[in-house]
Amino acid sequence: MSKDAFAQFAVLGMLSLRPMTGYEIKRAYERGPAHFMSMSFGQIYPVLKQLTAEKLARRDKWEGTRGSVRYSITASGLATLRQWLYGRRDQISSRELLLRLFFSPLEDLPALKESVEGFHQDGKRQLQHYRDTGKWLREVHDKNSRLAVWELTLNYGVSESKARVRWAEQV
Amino acid sequence: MSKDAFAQFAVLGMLSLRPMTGYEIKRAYERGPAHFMSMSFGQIYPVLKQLTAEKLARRDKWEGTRGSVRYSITASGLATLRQWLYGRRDQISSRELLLRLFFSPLEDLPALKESVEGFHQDGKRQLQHYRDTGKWLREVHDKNSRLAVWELTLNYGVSESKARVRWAEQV
DNA sequence: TCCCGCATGTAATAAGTTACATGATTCT
DNA sequence: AGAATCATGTAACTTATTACATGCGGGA
Repeated sequence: MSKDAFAQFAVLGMLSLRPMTGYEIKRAYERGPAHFMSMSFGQIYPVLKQLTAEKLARRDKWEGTRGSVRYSITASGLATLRQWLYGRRDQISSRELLLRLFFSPLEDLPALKESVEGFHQDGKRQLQHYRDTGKWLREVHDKNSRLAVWELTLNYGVSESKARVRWAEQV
Repeated sequence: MSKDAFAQFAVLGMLSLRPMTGYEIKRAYERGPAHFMSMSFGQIYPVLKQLTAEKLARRDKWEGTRGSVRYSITASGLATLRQWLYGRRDQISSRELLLRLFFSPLEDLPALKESVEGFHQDGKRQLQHYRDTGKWLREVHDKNSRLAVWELTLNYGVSESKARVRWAEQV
């Protein structure tokens, strides 16, 4: 699991739901979590090959209608996936958090509480940082005419952070 | 201005504020709009070279204390920048919109109204799409146990879109 | 028959980060 | 003397998208 780790987990996650072909994985992302994650064939097929080599997935005997190849997750793959899902790391991106939530079995969702809380804290910290920056700006660059635009763009960050914090609280 | 267009504008924008060295451009992004944009030396120096070749920027005679090289924007560069700032294109990313706002001279800010409104419309459309998807989800996958996680991740998109729409309205 | 959707896979390109090599100047 | 900061530049690598090549099977 040297490189391309994120893409590997994204594929592994789909295979954990049910055995799929590369084409189906692509479709699954398009019809499912398209708003925060997508994958192209250029990623999926090489990753499937790697996963097979690393024995985290295997080619099914089943040969579909038109030369399609279906893959399943192995026990070892499932273990690797679980490790990723519940492993703690700081500075987790929204994309990764969402993907974790998406693939976590319902009964194990509570194990992600820590991740969500970490995300929540990060968001709050970021928000505070924006407020501090804004304050500092107003003090130092008081007469600078570009201050207004500066604040405008800063507010975008504030809005986004607020949204994240609110969402995390709701979760 | 063939490729790497975005990075080129990002550098051109900084040069439009005042003549700068590559190092200063990096710092300016770090201390300024770091929350939505950053650039690495690996991007900046090659871009400065290209811009000079295309006569959009020029090396200043001025040679700084330790072999530092300062660049200025040319008239042609300023024109190119303006074209980018106020050119209309749909599906503008938040990053690009913010950068446009950031570099727009105050007196020309109203010219960006259209861009902001486009962004606003995109956000609202996205929000509506999320709502529709959610509705469809609840109808079709009624008994699917993963519905809850699905909705959770969808809500993140909703929150984010809402934040964008609110921000755009405020602007 | 011809087009569309299914299906796999590679190559080229783009955008960006990180690491490295190199060296001057200022501060402690 | 040594560390931090200033300063430029290249090479390697990562991540992801797009385009292309190829071909099967089902429906209008």
